[in-house]
Amino acid sequence: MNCLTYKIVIIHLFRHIQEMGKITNGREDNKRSKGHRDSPAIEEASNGPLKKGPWTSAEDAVLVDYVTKHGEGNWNAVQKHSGLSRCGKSCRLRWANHLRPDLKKGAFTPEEERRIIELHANMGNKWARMAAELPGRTDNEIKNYWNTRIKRLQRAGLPIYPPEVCLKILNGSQESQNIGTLQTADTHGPDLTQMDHLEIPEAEFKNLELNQGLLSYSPTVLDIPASSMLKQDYFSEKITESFGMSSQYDSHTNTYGQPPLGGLPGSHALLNDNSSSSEPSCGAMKLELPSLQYLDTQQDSWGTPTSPLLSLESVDTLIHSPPTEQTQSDFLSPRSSENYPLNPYKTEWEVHGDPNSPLGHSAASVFSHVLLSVEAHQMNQVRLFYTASSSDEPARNSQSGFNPIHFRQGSSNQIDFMRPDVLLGSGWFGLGGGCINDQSVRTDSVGSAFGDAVNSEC
DNA sequence: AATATAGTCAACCGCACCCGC
DNA sequence: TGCGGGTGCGGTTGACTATAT
Repeated sequence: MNCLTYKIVIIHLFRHIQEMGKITNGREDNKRSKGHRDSPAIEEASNGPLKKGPWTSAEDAVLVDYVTKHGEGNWNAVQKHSGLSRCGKSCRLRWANHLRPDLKKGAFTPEEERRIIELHANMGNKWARMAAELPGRTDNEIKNYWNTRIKRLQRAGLPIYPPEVCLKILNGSQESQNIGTLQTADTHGPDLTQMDHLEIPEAEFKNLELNQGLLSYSPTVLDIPASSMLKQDYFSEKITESFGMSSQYDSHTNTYGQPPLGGLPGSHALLNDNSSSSEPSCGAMKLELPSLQYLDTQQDSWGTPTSPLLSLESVDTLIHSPPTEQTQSDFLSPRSSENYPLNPYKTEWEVHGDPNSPLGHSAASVFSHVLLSVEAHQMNQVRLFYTASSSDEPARNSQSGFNPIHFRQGSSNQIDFMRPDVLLGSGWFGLGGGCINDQSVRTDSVGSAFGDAVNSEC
């Protein structure tokens, strides 16, 4: 037995003692004494019955002993050689999630919570990858934490990510996108396969100004009791508080000291603290409702019979409605989305309706606050800008089926801002987000409206 | 006090990938 | 090249506790 083995055994014994210490009133033990622990499910295997359900301490000990002797891996052999009536998968899971000596127990620290938000914004539901970034934490732990958090935020009508994170992502994405555009502009337009390799550098997040909302966002919001969050007044406070807007945002100008967003009522709504709740279409609260918010709560919560937001159904319609011309797969490999959740031209959520990709799940919520009503002439400007920014765009779009501007059914004067591809692909977020010094791009009203706010972050 | 609802956690399931044969 | 086993990952479920009504 080497030192590591001793360490593992000691740690396990320590945990075992801790576990036993909970016997009197511990929740752990209550759980263990109830339910299927006493009558675990049995599954027939080739060489005997396999047990399912919660693990007992004795089983843990057997598994720990086996792993200390033989090391990790070859999990199916555990059952054969140790006599443990558990399938390999179960053993692996138990080891990875509970018995590993390097596991960190207890609640997530604020720093870890912050990191999880960053990581999720960066890579989506890649729990294992996220766990790799958080030593001592398991993917299951992170997943559970995140799902709980999502539920809470959804119920509260809060966006999943703090605006800073959104902007950073979008900046990074658009910057790379524009680089790609520049590189290929005089040939055949942006190489979409190249875009698949676009990575959002992690350093992006390391440079985040933590005090600008992110740090305060997570713990503060997370600490809000669900019931309290349903109260709108408390809600409004928390939003400004959580996003750190009270100090950063002047509701009478705008976030960054720029003039108000003329001609685009409701834009930047998330940051708009001036959301007198009597404003049905521009109020920050309404615009912040995530797409996944239950529809029936919208009216109840906000007291307005109609919402400018896309309903779940309408989002689904957009997601599932067939491409007008060619399918997405015509121009993107299926693998691309896996490594590149933020591809503005592909967006996994568009295809699969994945509610959990950074710009999928959150797309609805993240972008909900920029759902704008745009007058017809403004729309023209958007389109003009778009075509002007890359002469190849229309041709490419017609080929790919990617429509830079999506209109809502029956609402011809509204851009579908719930769609990240619209925002990104059309250049809305890219106008200044990537710190591209293309001033010509920013001559339109949209550019000045959005670009200024975003650009000032650079 | 009883009931409903939300939150937490552990474990299972199905799928996809990798790798050796 | 195809196949099968092993493994990892993400989604989901179920049991239980905590809190609100």
